[in-house]
Amino acid sequence: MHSPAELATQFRSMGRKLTPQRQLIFSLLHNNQSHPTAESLYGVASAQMPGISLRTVYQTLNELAEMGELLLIDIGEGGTRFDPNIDEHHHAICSDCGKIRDVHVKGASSLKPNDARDFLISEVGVVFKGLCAECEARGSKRSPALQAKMSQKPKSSSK
Amino acid sequence: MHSPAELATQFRSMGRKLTPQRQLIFSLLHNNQSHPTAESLYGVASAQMPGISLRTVYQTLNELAEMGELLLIDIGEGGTRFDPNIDEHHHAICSDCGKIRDVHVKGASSLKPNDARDFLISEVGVVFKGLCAECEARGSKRSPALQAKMSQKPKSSSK
DNA sequence: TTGTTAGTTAGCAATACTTGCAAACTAGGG
DNA sequence: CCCTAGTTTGCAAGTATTGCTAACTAACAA
Repeated sequence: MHSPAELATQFRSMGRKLTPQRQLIFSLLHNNQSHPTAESLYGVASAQMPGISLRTVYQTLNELAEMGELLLIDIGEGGTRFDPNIDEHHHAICSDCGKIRDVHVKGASSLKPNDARDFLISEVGVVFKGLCAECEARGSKRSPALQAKMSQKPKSSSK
Repeated sequence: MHSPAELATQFRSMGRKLTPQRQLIFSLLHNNQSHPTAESLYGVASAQMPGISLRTVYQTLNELAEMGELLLIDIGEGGTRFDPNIDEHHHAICSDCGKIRDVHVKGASSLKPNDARDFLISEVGVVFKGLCAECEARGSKRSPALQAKMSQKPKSSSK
């Protein structure tokens, strides 16, 4: 994603206005590696600007996505995640804590389906699922019984 | 996914019952390459068994998924898709018609993140986005103006 | 065949996430 | 300082999915 200043210029040049709400969201996303959901961003935003509405957060995120300044990630659990990193990259998702990490994968862009030669590829995405270092370490300390109990009903945030 | 007969045995051996609803769903999924949503499966199921409830379809799909007989795919548009193909494979998604095709990718399983060496990989997924043969062909016949109009508001099935 | 009962189904309520809408508000230009 | 097009809010509505429970039934034994 571009810097808040650049986004400001870009917004204005499109006939859009630079509101305090948008400025706040730009700054919260800048260099943000947390792949936030709309809701979580709203949480942080509210702390700095009480009264800002969730609707506005969604709106601005969608605008940025339309402008190609954000990528949408759907991991099938909880809501859509927004990724301000628009360079080519892929994701590693921890199945325990749910954290998403941006990763780079050598050779990813040259992957091709063996079958489906007639498919015109415009984009290749690679997703690793597994355990992040923290959860791996923590997991090894857990009793097998506890591990079993915890994996019974993942009962994640929702969806 | 295993054959309806095998699933029947498997269900019974787990203390589960073999109801007509389940049998129907097993048969609808068998050799099904359409990556249906719960809703679409419900549509077909209803035709053959009026009165079957959407709730039951969800329930059975979830049971099969828990048993590892189905994979869940989330493409970020519309609801969760269910994939009865549980062999190692990947997906090509047409951004025009939304169809998902199972594909095989040479070398996919040996992909590694360059960074995040400390991530313990349990699964690698590759997703190609682009145009399927049909849409590509159809697209080339479309006027640029129409193409632009059509891509304005993809307004997919929902979400 | 019939009885028993644990597992299932149907259907509706409830939840989570996201968008539509309209009234009130305001950034940006004159 | 004024205008107006674009914004923000708050709430209602929509979609996808699950919780709950009364009625139902497959499976098994007598």
